[in-house]
Amino acid sequence: MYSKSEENYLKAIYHLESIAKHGVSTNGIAGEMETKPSSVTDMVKKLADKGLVNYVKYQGTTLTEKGKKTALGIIRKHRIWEVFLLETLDFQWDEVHEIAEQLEHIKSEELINRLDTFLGNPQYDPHGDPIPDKNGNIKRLEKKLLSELNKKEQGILVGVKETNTDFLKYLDKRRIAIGTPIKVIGKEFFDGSMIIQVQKEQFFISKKIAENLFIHI
Amino acid sequence: MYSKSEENYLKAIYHLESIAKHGVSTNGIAGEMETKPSSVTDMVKKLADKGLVNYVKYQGTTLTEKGKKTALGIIRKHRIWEVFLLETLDFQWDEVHEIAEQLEHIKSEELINRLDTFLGNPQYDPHGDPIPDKNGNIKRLEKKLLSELNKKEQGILVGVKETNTDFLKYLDKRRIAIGTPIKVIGKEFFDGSMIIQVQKEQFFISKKIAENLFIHI
DNA sequence: TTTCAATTTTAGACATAACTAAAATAATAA
DNA sequence: TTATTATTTTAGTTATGTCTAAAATTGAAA
Repeated sequence: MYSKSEENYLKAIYHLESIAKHGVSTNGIAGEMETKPSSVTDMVKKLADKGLVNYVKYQGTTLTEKGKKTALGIIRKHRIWEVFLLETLDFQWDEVHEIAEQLEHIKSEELINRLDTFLGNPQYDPHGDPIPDKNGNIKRLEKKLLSELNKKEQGILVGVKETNTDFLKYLDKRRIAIGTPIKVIGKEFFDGSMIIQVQKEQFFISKKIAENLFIHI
Repeated sequence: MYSKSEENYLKAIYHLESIAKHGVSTNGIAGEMETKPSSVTDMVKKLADKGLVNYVKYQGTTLTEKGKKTALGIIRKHRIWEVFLLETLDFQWDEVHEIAEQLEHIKSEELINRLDTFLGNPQYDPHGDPIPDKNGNIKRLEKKLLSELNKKEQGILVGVKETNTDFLKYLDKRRIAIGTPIKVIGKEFFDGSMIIQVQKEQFFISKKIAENLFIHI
């Protein structure tokens, strides 16, 4: 088994790799982990010894297959716990991340699989990110910001970017929640504002709102 | 906040104090923690610096009020998580302890309180031990082994001692579960066997069975 | 009351995972 | 191509929590 610290490094490297496809820099990892580059060098060597990353001095780091699978396992745990906190314990969107950061390091395959079953095998977490399955398979992410859609396009809400309380209350008021279908009725190119249809109602939303909603097409 | 290790020491000291009422020995803690006495001395000094225990060289250790409250907080978490694993995720009795050992160290008051609410504020864990409340108040434990009861006495099952699979299957077959009322109809002093009543049925059980069932009177 | 055994503490060492400061390497500009 | 800057690595230190071996203290038996 890997330490909490090792797991967090793997997660950070996975995250960086998914943004820029090539090997990730020591500085980059240090930024992501909020630590110093020298600490990263030490850790990355250790991960290389364990066969989790490919590391060549001054050349950057990439995950091996084993490292990738391990990272996806942790991400799976994180996202399933987030769903649990939100759906079962009624936490607010902005409270779940910190707790899930701790819960993702609990060692038990059985626990996470049972939790997954209990939650009905959710496919996406509250931020609209796909949840990897037991074998580390993860859905290609086809989510877009609502603001990127054009007139007549539609999809379902899979997540939010901003988790500010006022924003979440606004969504509640408008009856917009994860899973809600949303259709773009009209779009104003001058200011990016839109008319959208939610359930049977149509209403106006600003660009700012549209930029904070993730849609799955 | 306290480290996982500090929390485990507090739990161990609490446990030892509840068995023998006076101060606990360094060797005793070492036994409970499966570590060496020298490690215990180091840690106990640290806990004393933090005001969690009273420690006098060569004289043993006792929890301060603060230490006791902290220990009860951890025990509360442990027992609530055990209930969750058993009731919500359908784990077997013997699988929950190890996972709860990890979960009890998750830092979030809010999480444990919401979980408690979700579970309906359970008063006892699956072993029949009382769950402390938010303020660290814990019920006096009035549980006895079924084997200690006499003819005509009765109570409800609050826990089991043995968690062997065959034993648990036996209980299932007999429709005996946590919360089940049990009444002693007859008791044979020669071998300690009993006739008990469960729901509407009466049947024979051996001393060995009776010694593994905790009853709350 | 002295002696011996058990308990407990101290001293010194080790692993993990972090840090600072300095050295080495790579990338960029002149 | 050389000089300068940015990045990365190394070397040495620190804190936590453990360990072993040796010293100190306590308690029990002779």
